Amino acid sequence: MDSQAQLDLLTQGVETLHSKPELLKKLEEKRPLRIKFGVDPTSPDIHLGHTVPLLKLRQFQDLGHTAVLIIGDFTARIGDPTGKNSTRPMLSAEAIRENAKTYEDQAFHVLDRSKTEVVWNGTWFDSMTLMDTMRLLARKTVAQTLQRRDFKERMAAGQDVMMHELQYPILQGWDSVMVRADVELGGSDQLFNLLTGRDLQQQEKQAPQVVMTLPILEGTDGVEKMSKSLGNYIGVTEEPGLMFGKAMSVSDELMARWYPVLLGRALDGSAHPMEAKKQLAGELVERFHNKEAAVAARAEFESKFSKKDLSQVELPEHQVSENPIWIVKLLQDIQACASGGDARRLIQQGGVKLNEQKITDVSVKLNIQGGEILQAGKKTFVKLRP
RNA sequence: GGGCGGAUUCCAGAGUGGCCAAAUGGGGCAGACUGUAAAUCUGCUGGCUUUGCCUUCGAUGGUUCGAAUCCAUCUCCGCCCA
Repeated sequence: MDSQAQLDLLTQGVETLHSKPELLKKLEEKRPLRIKFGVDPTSPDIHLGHTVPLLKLRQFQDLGHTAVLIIGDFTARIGDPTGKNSTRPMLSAEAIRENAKTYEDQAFHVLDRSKTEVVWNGTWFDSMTLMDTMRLLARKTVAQTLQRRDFKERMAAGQDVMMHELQYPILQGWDSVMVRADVELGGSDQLFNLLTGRDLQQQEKQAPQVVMTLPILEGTDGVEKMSKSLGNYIGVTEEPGLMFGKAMSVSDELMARWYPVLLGRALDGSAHPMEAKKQLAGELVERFHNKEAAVAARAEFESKFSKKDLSQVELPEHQVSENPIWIVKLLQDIQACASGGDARRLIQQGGVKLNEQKITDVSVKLNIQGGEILQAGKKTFVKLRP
């Protein structure tokens, strides 16, 4: 593919790019470029939001370029202040190692392993002396660092900004020097850190990296950014059925905004919203699992929720702990309800059905023959065994 | 170092001696409806052997017939001044 065509493809869905001419020039060198992407292994599971830059990285790989995945084992111990209104806790070395491993496994759902270099930044940071550190810190002024919006906002709000957090952008920038990055990708909240990398590279007489930021993905609630702690995420290792269902639960508006970011194309306005959403959900399942799983997840979703026909669906089985069993206990046993009160509530609100028959009596004891289907709420279905 | 303010149920945030398992909003769950686990409307949202009982309002101890509310000590947090 010629350079111009590559450029067009690579700049799709990108939020900011510094700069387009520089990227074109690098592409014209006709060599595999080194595309850096850094992650802090602070949270073990990756979700769709993380995959947005990973997908771009994959695009680069498919064009023959090399992904340089930086595992920020050192920087994770500091905690990137980005997007946080408070100081992050520092993590222990073991926790980081575990998280990093999980992260790698999950990232290769998207990345091409054969074209990926994985580098841990402890490799160069762990051995630095205080003197080395001071020299590094001497490269940026306080005023430059304080320009960053997070810092400014936090200080304006009278919140703490710890000294070590201030150094974070330099460390991330130094990674770029160490791996001789041609391009660095990141979420749009990473812009400052990425630009710091350019500065440092120039000081080191390297060609400055091209900086590319990608939009931050909104979570399933359509309000906050996708994050595990907010519970509005879709994890890349989630079961096909769950993944499909979560995608189906987003609002029509959010779906339209997700389309270009996740699928690389605009939503076709003439399509039926539900159909379009099933399409989206199916493609996501296919991406992180496979085609068959996507087809199955869709079929299952349709019979469960559209046709309400459970005969074709494979349901988890549950062996009752006693027989006959009190309905309230059973609901807790299958983890549909957190407590007895919760179970009573669900029953009273008409959310519990046995073989399509609504259960209204809170005190009923069920005699299980085997094969009965218990439905608790909209989403939980279980086949019972005596 | 000095001065002041705060800690309430998942979150935010009312409540300043009994009417408090604790307002309101958010979130979550459920029902109706539907085009879907969208949207909209309604209800529920500490635990239990549930017409009643038990445990909760930073921690501990105290005052009182009775405390989330008053007192003492402690822990943590925020703001202002240096």
